[in-house]
Amino acid sequence: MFVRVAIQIPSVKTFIYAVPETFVTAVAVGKRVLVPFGKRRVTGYIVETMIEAVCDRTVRDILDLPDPEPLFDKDALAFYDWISRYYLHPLGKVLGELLPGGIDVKSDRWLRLAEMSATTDHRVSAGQREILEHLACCPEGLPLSRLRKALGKNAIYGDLRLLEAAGLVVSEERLNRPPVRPKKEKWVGLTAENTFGINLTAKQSAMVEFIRERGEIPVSNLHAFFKNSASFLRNLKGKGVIRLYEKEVVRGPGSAPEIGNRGNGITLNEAQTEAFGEIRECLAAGRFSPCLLHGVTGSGKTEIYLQAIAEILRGEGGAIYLVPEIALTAQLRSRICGRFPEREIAVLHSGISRSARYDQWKRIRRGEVRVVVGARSALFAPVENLRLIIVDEEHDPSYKQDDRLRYNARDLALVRGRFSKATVLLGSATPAIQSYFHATDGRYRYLTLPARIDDRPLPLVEVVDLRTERNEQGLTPLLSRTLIEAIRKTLDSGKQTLLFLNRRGFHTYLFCPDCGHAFSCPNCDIALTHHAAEGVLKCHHCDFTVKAVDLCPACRGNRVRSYGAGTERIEEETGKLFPGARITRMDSDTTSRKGDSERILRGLDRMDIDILIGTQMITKGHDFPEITLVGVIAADASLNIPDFRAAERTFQILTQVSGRGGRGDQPGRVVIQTFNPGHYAIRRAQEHDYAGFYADELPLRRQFCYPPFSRLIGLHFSSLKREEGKKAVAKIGARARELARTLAGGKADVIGPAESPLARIRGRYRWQLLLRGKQSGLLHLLTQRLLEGAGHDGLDIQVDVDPVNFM
DNA sequence: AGCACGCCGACT
DNA sequence: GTCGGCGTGCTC
Repeated sequence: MFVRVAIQIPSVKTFIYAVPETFVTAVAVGKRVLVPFGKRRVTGYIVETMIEAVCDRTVRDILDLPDPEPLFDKDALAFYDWISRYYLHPLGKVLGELLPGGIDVKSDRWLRLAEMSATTDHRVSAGQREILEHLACCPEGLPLSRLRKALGKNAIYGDLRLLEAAGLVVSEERLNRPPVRPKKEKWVGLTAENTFGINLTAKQSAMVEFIRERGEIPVSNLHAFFKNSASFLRNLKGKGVIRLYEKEVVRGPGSAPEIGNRGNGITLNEAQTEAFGEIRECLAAGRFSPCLLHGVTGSGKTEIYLQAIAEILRGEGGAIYLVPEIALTAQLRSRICGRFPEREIAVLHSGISRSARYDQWKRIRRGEVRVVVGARSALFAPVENLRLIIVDEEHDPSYKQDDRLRYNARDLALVRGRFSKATVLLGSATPAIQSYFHATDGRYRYLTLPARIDDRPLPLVEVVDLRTERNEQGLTPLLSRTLIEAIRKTLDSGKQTLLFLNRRGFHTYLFCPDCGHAFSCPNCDIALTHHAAEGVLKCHHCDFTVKAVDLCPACRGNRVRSYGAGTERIEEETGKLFPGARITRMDSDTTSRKGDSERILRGLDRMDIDILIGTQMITKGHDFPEITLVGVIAADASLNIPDFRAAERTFQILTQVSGRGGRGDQPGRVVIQTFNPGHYAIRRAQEHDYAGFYADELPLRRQFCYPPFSRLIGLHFSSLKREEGKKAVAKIGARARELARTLAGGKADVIGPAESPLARIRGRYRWQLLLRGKQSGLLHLLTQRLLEGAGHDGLDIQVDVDPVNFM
């Protein structure tokens, strides 16, 4: 018997191994195997079992089979394989990325001194002596990696070989323990119905009674009630009254916080009822049914999701509910757990520990939970008989993973839905252009919630033209008179204000008004952000930090000052204008630790905050009825990023942030400051007019042949050497054009290559190139051919299918 | 990804 | 001349 094994290496190859007699009954697709691989031993995943080997070379035996149950089944494998081919990412790496991390066993080379090494009459070099001295300190030996680190970057392989040949050093393979193992807990139970005829002391009897009352319990529960319980248990066990055993503990994500949990009425309004009716139809049909649920902010989409989940829980099968990011999961969990029994729900997101994630995975795999809630990676949870996938805020760019496997969970939800014959519910107030396009061409069922709950009005949006706005010094102010006046009114009426800053491409920087000198990061070629509180300039890509200076290094001028607006600047400015107000900032600086954002949101909920200032993260669907004013400091910021979706992103951000206002019974007010009041993205957002925005945007997409009228594959290049890299990239660009002509016959074209907007990150120069075409298969073929010929000269190439981020 | 093999510059 | 740099190629 033989198995085909996928191994986590950057190669599309799979490897065939022979199965010794002892493992034949246990091998199965989806189990991990320990295999010899070159000189090491590694863990791979079985992707096929076969009777005959279709391989003429020497086939080695598998060494171990650690899993009692497979981690995935054949259907899941088909999905993983689809992902591997679509995103041009090796299957072994896909599995390594998507299966719960940290359960792999790897082997390391360990070194130790040979027993007889006391005889030092060998002539050894200084380098060799250094190795021997290091090893002498550790009789147990050292892993090669640690030895290499301890010695710096010395070339040790040569010296090691000589030392081994001389018999002074022994090298051997040792398996690492997997970093995550099931957590065990000691439990105690009674072995006999009664204790007649067994001599027990009074205290022993008391303990037996205690256990009998509660049934089986964890030993740790006894410590609180009985002193010295360990020795009691030993005695009782000796008398055969109790049994001690180990039970696996399921690590959960911790208790759910109570934030913004004012559940809406459970009765659906007319539009909700109609949409939900269609969803029920889809669920009943048991076919792949993609739906776009388009509902304005505050129209009650979440209630529909919850009722759809309830529908699943009443019957058979499972559901996955995806939300954009952590800040939202906490709030959502409190809402979900208030509705469904906690044991029915598993929560998966990057904020929970690896071990908890591994335990949750097993709970789901065993069928103990049927509903999974989480950020993008939750899509891969091994839910049996998956009938419903919900993608909330489906337009959100955080569904796209931008490193390693560059997948988009929104797109893959549709793929998984097709594999599982499930209903896929994409929900948004501002659908991605692409999703709305598919709803209009009939690929998705279109469900709409046109009005807010209880017909609350949408907030009134005012646009302030910053071009004509001047303060006493004749400069453009951070906060316009209109916005200041609005904040004052809101404070006076005891309501809350949200000030939103689109930080992207818009941050505080230090500059010299005399000569124009600005401070930028020596590694990343981007402006350094001024952190006034710490008195430093910081690079937000490589964390380079330098003290802020008063003198301009270029012209020795002494008027260097801070310019632009960061959340800190706005906090300072707002504090000066409204000295009595309670102001809090919510951005990546104030939410770096776990629980920070929850604490801030709780403060908002309890009315401990009058004004909340924040970046993108405050636009995500939090529901706070006392927020009646939303101020957008600079709407233009996101219009000026080098991205064909800039207008779409701006419209979405403005609409989402406006939707934060007026969720209670008070009407909301929104003030948008901009240098570009005539832009369609801003105007349509002001009018709450999605259809109008779509009608403006779509012709532009068609004209410039961008998605949804084409498909894109991006290639990201980076190199330590600027000139060599540039040349190599140019060569690939030329070859890409050549292939587009010959292979694709002009049905694909090439954009670039060009320097990336962030031209240097962590010391690497960066370029990008886009392949564009109408047929995705052709683009894939072109990309594969292009990479075959790319003999890397220190050039790192990454493939990005359906790219989202162009920075 | 590791790890080994193989071909060019600065030292004994 | 050699030692050791890291470019290229393979692992069932």
